Amino acid sequence: MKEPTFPDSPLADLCRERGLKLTGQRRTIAFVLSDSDDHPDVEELYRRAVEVDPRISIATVYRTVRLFEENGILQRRDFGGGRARYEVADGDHGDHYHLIDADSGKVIEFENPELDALLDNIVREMGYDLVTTRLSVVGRRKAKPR
Amino acid sequence: MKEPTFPDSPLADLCRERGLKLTGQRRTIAFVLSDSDDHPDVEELYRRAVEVDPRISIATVYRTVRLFEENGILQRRDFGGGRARYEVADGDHGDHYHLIDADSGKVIEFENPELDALLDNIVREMGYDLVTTRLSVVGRRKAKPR
DNA sequence: TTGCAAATGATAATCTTTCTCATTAATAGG
DNA sequence: CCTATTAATGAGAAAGATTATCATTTGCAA
Ligand SMILES: [Mn+2]
Ligand SMILES: [Mn+2]
Ligand SMILES: [Zn+2]
Ligand SMILES: [Zn+2]
Repeated sequence: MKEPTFPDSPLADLCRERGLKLTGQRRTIAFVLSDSDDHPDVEELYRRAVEVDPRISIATVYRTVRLFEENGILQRRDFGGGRARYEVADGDHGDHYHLIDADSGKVIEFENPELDALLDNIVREMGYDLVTTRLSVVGRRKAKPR
Repeated sequence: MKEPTFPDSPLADLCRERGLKLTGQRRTIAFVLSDSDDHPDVEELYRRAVEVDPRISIATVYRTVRLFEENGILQRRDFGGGRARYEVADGDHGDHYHLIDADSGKVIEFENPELDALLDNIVREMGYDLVTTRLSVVGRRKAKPR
């Protein structure tokens, strides 16, 4: 196989650590994901991956995001619109949440430890341990008061 | 048209109030929804509707939940699993949220004014007005300590 | 370097939801 | 009550996203 023109990404290393076979396609997709700081869907990932290495099919992108998600490497997000979107799982800093601009669709990330704690408490008081929080808020930019 | 064997439901009245044409099928679907206290998907609504009146097609159920949602009569929910689920919009009491049992899939509703207020504040401080909150938490029942 | 299990590419199948269009029914006005 | 108008419905086709199939290729352990 032809050698890639890019270095192994942090995600590629993670892939190896989990004992997943590191194919050329997976290395490419891992690179593209590490290089992204937004929330691409599969079509968009496919576009970015093909730029790096054309020997890739969309079926493999679907398979790979699923594999990475099952292994805790990726997080799947649902912002409505019918397609799943993906981002690298935050290993280090805590969960973050998403505010979606109602008019532009722009996704704005935020963290809030108070919210983390409150959700944890609510769920605990109901007799459960919190496994996953799925939260996104839609907002409309305020007219600046003058 | 044959007369229905059930009285007009609160949702049927709402339908009329909004100036929507009150067809037999809509009356049936409104009745079934008013009669439900869970979060059925379209297939399940269709099953329940057919029991009440077999002159109904699944296409009409899809059309009707969309219409009702656009008119603020129904709320669409996404608990994962690929199909939308629906419940009557709470006119009176505030928003509620959903805890999903990770093992059984059971949906448990809860309200929390502190959470309402916190989300509102977070969004406002980011310069937005809160439009919609999409929140569900997945939890696993705690082993009872002894 | 080889062998083999696992991954890939191409495309078919699946699943949910929406659309199309001929037929039917609700409602306003007489 | 009757009729006309217009919207709603039923059946099935179509669309859009994701998963499955299967022949071929490839990573990697021996
Ligand atoms: Mn969804
Ligand atoms: Mn409380
Ligand atoms: Zn994010
Ligand atoms: Zn609910």
